[in-house]
Amino acid sequence: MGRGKIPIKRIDNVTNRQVTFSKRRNGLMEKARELSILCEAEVGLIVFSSTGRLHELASSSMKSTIARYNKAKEDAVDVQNAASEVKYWQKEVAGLRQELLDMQKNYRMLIGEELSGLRFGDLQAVENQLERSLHSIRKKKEQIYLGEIEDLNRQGYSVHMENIELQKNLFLVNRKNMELRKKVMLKEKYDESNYSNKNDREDRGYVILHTS
Amino acid sequence: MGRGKIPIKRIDNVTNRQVTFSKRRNGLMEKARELSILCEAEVGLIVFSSTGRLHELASSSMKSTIARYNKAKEDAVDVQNAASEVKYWQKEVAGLRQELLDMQKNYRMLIGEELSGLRFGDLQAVENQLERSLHSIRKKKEQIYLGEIEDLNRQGYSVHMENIELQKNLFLVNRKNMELRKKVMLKEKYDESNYSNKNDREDRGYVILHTS
DNA sequence: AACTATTTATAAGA
DNA sequence: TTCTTATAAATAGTT
Repeated sequence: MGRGKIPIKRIDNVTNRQVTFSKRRNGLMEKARELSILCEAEVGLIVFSSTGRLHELASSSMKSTIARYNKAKEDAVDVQNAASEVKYWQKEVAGLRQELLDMQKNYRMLIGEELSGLRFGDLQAVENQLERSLHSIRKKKEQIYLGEIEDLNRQGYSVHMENIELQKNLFLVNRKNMELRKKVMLKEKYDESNYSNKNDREDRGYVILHTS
Repeated sequence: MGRGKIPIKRIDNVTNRQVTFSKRRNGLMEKARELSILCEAEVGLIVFSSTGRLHELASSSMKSTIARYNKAKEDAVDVQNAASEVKYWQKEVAGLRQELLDMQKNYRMLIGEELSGLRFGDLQAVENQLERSLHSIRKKKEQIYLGEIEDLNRQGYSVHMENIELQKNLFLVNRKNMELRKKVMLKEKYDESNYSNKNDREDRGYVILHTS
């Protein structure tokens, strides 16, 4: 129910998962509350989020509901004695150990260890998985790279603008320079024609501009 | 939701109440199951009907969920408190659960899920791992990206050098400018003292340089 | 946090 | 009961 249907499997996107958790947890608790009221049921609901936060709802009190639950279970199967409890936890440990071993085996396969004993098809599957993995990692990395390039472009632009400004100044100063030289020449001419004064004639060189 | 809306209060009609209980209990349990799967939550749900029948749902096991609940509540005073052996195994289970979660996280990272939150260095490490595993020729695109960044850096450098060259020229032209102005002034002084010639006096402004 | 287009749950009827 | 169906409610994707 929503804009689209989603399959009932772990939501990969973390943000999405958290938002959905929040929404559905509220919905679930509301439903539990309604059930207890509408039908006079005793309801106890415990939810641990994937981040480990506890949320609970109890129509009466969680403690008494759990007590009633334990009693009901006790009546059903006499399982609560110490020995069987230890057995229970031992079984739990054994199960988890097995799960962990399987997981480790998968992991090693994926990082290229323990490939012996695999058939061609299995190897192909592992290879495909690795390729998919690389794809998503590259995409992520590409995003970071693109950001970096954008930064450099921005920097380059500001140096370019400074450059243009300098060229402008250079042009202005150069023009001033020309005007002054003209003035100097005119005066020299005037001086020459009137007094044949031959002083200060050397310093008329001008700078050749490098503007690329 | 239904043919009509009903107020959230005890349903008086017994038959009706039982039917509704049955329907809504199923719905609630389904929702609880979905939440646990979609959001990787640990869910425990206990429901006693008004006739005293027990219904339960637990994503892992009710016992461990209640244990976790008690621990979270720090209500460690319980039946669970009995033997230290039980405690030992519980600790073992908690440790293994954590190990399994870490392993799963690593695994997901390696298969390209849950990359958000990783820094560049982490991604590089994962990618290197994948590359070693796969021996693939993936470097091409990366090199193109790196080349692009290097190009930009090089371009930035050459523009920078050009900038320096322009500043140098500017300095030279400016110096020439000063010298010429000095010369003009000297001549004017000379002219003044000899002829009181007041012409061409206006154009003595100079350019203020912007060199940032 | 709101908004809505859809999907889902369910109240009443068969 | 269980199935059907009209309607209410929940919620996925979007802003």
